Amino acid sequence: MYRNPTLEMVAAEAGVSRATVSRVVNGSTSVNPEVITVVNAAVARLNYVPNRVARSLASRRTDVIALIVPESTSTVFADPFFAPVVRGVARALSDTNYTLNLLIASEARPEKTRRYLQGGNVDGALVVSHHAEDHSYVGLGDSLPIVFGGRPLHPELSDAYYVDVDNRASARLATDHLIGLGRRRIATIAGRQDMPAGIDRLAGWRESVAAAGGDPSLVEYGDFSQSSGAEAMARLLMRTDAASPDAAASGDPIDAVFVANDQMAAGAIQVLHAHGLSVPSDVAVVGYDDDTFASTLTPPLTTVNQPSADLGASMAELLVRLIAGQEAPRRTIIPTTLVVRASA
Amino acid sequence: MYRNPTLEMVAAEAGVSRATVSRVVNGSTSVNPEVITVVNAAVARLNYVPNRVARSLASRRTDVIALIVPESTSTVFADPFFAPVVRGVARALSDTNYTLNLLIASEARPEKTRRYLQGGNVDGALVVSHHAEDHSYVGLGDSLPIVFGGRPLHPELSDAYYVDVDNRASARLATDHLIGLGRRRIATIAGRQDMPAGIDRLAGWRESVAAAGGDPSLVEYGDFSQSSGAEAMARLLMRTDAASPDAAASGDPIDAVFVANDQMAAGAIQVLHAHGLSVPSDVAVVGYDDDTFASTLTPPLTTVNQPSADLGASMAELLVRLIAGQEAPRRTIIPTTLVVRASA
DNA sequence: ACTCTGGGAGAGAGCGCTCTCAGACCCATC
DNA sequence: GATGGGTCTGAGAGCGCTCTCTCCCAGAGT
Repeated sequence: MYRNPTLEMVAAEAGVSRATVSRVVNGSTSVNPEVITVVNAAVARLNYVPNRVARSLASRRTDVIALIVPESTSTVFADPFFAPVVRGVARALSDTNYTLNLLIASEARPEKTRRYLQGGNVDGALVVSHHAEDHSYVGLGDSLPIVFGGRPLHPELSDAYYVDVDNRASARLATDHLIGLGRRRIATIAGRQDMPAGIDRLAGWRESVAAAGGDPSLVEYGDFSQSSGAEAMARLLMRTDAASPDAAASGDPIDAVFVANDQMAAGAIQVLHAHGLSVPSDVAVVGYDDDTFASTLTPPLTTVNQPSADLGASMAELLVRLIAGQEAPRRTIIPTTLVVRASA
Repeated sequence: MYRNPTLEMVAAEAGVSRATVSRVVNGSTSVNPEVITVVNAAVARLNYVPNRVARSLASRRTDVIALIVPESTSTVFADPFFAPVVRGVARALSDTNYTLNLLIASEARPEKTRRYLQGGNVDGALVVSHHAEDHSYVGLGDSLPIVFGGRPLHPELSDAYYVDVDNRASARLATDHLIGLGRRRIATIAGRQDMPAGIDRLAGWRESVAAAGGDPSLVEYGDFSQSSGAEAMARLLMRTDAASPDAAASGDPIDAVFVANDQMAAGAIQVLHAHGLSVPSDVAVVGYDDDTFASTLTPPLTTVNQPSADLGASMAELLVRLIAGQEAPRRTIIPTTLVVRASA
């Protein structure tokens, strides 16, 4: 059987007490240098490694932070947003003693994850990619510190700690850019309205448009996929095409559109081109996410860049602070930037 | 502070002993049904969740399996091989009580990972994407069961448990297919020779070529990247081009090439086309991996398919068996198939 | 010579659970 | 009525560590 040496065995080997070995192993200063040498020799001889489980039980700390990812693994791994977040978390944690644990949350058996978290295996947890209808984490915050990536929508999580980009301000940034270009008929293709990203980006567009006296009805919805963006664009064109037999057609043609993510923007541009419209001279387009393909589109896409790695790092730093029992703000907002390319 | 209810508190609440509560919580059969009801009520009232750390310490089990991934996270997440392996592992584990832990192994501080593993946090570990020069896991197998994905190259790991595809047999499969097509001048573009995949695929090609009386010198090396495949192909063409002024040019032009992965095969095909050679009529090409893009190449690539999810599942099942103390074979080989498309 | 101080080491009580062992109790058997 | 055999429950000893408390023993101060 696998059986590792214990503190007690090291103590016997070194001829000191368990407590002294513990002090040496944990780097306490108040130990005689000669004793330190003797103990370290014994540790090396026995190839001793502290049992972290026992240490955790006694000290009520684990030095482990969980990063919870939903089981739909393929999605997560394919998600271009996720990898940099993980990297940011890992980067922020590498200077600390915390070990990072990606916890695959089985969606079929959420209690497995919950019990793991509540069972004292980790000092705190980071939750990303959290859907509105997900109740799994309600109440967990009473058992251990949790930091969400993205504002959690669930009403009972309204006092949760989270780090987010300011989707609303970013959307205003994008829309104001269009206004600054002299555009007046600015539409939007909004994303899913069960996710904060979808809701808040739409709200930001509304604010800017209202402030500029634009038409607040120029909204169509997609689900963040490229094809849904194309369909939404087609609907927008139909609504405002003067030549359209559609009775609902109204007003002047649109001259700009803010699209809630780059995938949908790519679809929208295809449709604009198919209708013989030029981007940006006929219709300016701004996307959101600054996906890797944004710069290779025709024309290169003007879009909002979110510093995902910084978001991950912020989440980690916030969690570490919470674990240490320090005060911290409930919400942290990471600034975004508008990357101006050719499409607007 | 965060402080959860304990067994003792539940016992007091239910008016029974700690041992009885433990029995109920762990589903022991020999408990009076009425007592079970009372205890469960107390558990619910206190919202009791067992402390897994304490349980681990007492029972010497954790019910956690680590899947170790190297820190170069971006690589891992981009790796099209990795996601299905994770999915296979998760699938195999979902029927068990084991929780899966993706452990991000800091390459700068390997002792962090080592201590985590040796410190009793997990019952066993899975290691994928293991490089030849990596010593991190030598000796760890004495502390806990470990299963490698892919044959570990390190000499001291020669008796490790591993699951692998038979790279050598797969390469023979691919090469024999080319021989069966009547090709006689069969070259290969080999991969990195510090990884089993690179070494064994080359060895398999050698065996088949030798058996068929082919030219064993028709080898060029790449590093698995597309550009390296293109460069290797260019070198092969130069060596065998009768019109080449290169004194080293020798023998008839090649009529087939087995490429050690699909990325390099894509590069090779580009070069062949650039030289005015047709695939497969002039040069037949077989790749390896069956990457998602293989079927969309021109022509669609004939390639070796490895069931990555099955590999992950096999690793998990093997590890579970080892943890249970059961006998198991040191090596498990997952069969591969040749997917015949248009390129050969 | 005396106490006082303080650094350095050991003793021992947990942390929350599991698991063996022994005891209590009930029923059947002789 | 005594004995045997089951079933269920409780007591208690760990698991390997941390951490407080106490003790010991210089060396300093008076």
